[in-house]
Amino acid sequence: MPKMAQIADNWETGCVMAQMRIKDIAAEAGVSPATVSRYLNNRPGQMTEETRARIAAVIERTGYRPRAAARNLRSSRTNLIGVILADIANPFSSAMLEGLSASAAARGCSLMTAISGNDPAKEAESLTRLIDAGVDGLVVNTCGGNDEAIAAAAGRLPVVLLDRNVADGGVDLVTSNNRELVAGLVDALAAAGSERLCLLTEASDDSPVRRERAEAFADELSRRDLAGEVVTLADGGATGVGRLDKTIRDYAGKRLGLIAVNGLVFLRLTEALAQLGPSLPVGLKIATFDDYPWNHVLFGGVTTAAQDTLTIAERVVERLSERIDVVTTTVGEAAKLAPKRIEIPGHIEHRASTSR
Amino acid sequence: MPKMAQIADNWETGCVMAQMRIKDIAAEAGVSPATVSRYLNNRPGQMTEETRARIAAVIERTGYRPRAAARNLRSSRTNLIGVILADIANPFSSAMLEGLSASAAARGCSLMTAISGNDPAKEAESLTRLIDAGVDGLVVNTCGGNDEAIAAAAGRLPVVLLDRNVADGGVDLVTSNNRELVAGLVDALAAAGSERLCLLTEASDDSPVRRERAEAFADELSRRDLAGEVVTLADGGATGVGRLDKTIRDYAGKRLGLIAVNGLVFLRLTEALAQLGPSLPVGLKIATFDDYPWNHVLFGGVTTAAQDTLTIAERVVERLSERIDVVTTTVGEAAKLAPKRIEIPGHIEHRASTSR
DNA sequence: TCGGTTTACGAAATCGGTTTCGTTTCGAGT
DNA sequence: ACTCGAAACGAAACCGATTTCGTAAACCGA
Repeated sequence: MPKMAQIADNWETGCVMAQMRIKDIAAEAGVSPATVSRYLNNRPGQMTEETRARIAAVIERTGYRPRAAARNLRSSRTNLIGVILADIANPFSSAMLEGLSASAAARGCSLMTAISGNDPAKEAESLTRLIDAGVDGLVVNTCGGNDEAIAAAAGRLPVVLLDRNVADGGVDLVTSNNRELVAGLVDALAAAGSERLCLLTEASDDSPVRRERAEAFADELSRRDLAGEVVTLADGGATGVGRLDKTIRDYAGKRLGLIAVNGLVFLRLTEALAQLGPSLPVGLKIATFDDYPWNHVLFGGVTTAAQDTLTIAERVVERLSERIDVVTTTVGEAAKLAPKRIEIPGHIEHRASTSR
Repeated sequence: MPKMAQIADNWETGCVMAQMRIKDIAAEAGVSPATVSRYLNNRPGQMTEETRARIAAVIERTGYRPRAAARNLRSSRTNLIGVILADIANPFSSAMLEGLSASAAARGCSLMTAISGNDPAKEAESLTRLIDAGVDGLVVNTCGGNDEAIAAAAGRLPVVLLDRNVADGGVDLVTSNNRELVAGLVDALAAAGSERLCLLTEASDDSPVRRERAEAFADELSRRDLAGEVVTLADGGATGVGRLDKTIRDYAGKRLGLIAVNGLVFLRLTEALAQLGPSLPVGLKIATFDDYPWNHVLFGGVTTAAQDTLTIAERVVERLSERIDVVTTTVGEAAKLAPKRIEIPGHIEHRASTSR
């Protein structure tokens, strides 16, 4: 029976319902708390169809919901997945969050999110805060600068990296197949008749992703014997835009092809080009990473390397679940899963900016 | 002293540290667990500076971290704030999430997020899932269709609505001052010489926000004695665009001014206008809600009603904290806070699209 | 019909903190 | 010196589930 302190005044006011405990349900159904617990978690130790029905009826009638805190304490599982995102303004991150949310919900997990805003200190703080909160596992889209802390965390609980790797690489990573995407964009530009290609990056971005794309770009150029280079835009200043402007003037009419290494760079590229006029200079072809909504619209449509965010999210959660299951199942330190790199193929959206 | 099962092999391997319990810390420091607890929560029942230091030293040395689950169980507080967002693809939502994350972290709280994707069923599911998880309070950016459920939730725990209200309105709401923003955009268009104004909306959007903006729009027109109307774009189909196209043709050269009721509509407007050419038809002026990054770029810059997302987020968390404090402080049903509507002023970004 | 094995279920310990309540100690006032 | 109130702290109950272990009943083959 409910405790006095909690039963409140259902009588006469009919307002506040008692907060039921598993004990109350058990008493009401004429079984022990253990049995109700077994019912709630449908445990292998089956029960009579009859008791099952009786418990179900009581729970249905009372609207009983087990308290998560108590459950967490005893089972030391929270069904919580921590997510640390570097930059939520990036549509890649928002799409990812939506995907993670869906995939987690499908497994009965909720998401605890933290946003570092590309600040390593905030990222470190988020790391400890989420771990202290007792998340079962962690998804990290790192902004860099915390490689040791992240590796240490990965030693204490399941961690899967999202898109961005850490230095020594002993942690699971799910990422797009950047090399193929770069190849796809180079293909598109070459097919559009570009003779010289530039990969536009920005100075502050020294992420593994940028490096990987830059390396792939160089490889693709030499493989096809194409001319080209990596152009770094100075951060936020006019320098980068001016330099870009010069590059464009130098090559305009000479079949220049431009690839923005990410959506942010593309935005700045667009700003720079806006000074030259609303449509692309003749002979200039462009392409970009990250499928922002406005890519459909700008320049009549910009050819884009789109990542399969939904699949990435799904695989992240899947991998994390595997690790969580291993942790909660195995007893000893044995049976550790080897770190794994999972690459998800993206695809190229061919649009007007690379038409002949 | 740590239990045998947990002490593990620190000896020789020096690898796995024992998971300390508050008891262990207490023993180590020569005090009782109660005192350590008091230290951890720096409770009014003070302690000697000497004991405080001793406990601090032990905690520092062992790297002890209290288990959240145990704490939550007894205190029935989780320091978790649930957030339900309708549409994370909307930059308003991502900005909000970032702001909420920061404001919550400043108060030592973490965020549990759920994304409904504008699906009422998912929203309802998220609602119960977050409540079941034991969040201290809830921030809801509702997609509609769950007004009763949300009101019911608000009766059981602190709830603050974000941007979108529910029908009967008995719940706290933080929103932008839409009427002023509408007035600002109308001002900008009028100053740019527009003689006839259209507010563009889409059929599927029947949110209170849209209604509020539409009403304000009508009021502003009549107040200034301007001609104008609300034009509804059919969802996704060509109809809306065609209709818009017709509207533009009808009025082009007659000083038409267009306001997109939100960023999504603006994107579709841009697509429609792209058919007419990359720059605005002569005499056509446009303005929009929602400060997307590409607003700087399209049409040389689009005049925008920008919301103060950071302040909104801060006030949401602040209000929620007030309610949470009240709940955990007051004993009876008394001292209930009256529902409050908080309006945060935004501002107009004047750009090229409304220059004379 | 009888040992042996499974199945259904209850009693009680347990998770690791917080909180209440009571006791001791300390300092101040007279 | 004695009383009194406040401050410092400890013992033990408590939060509400899960989990282990034990037992009685049911089942089953010989």
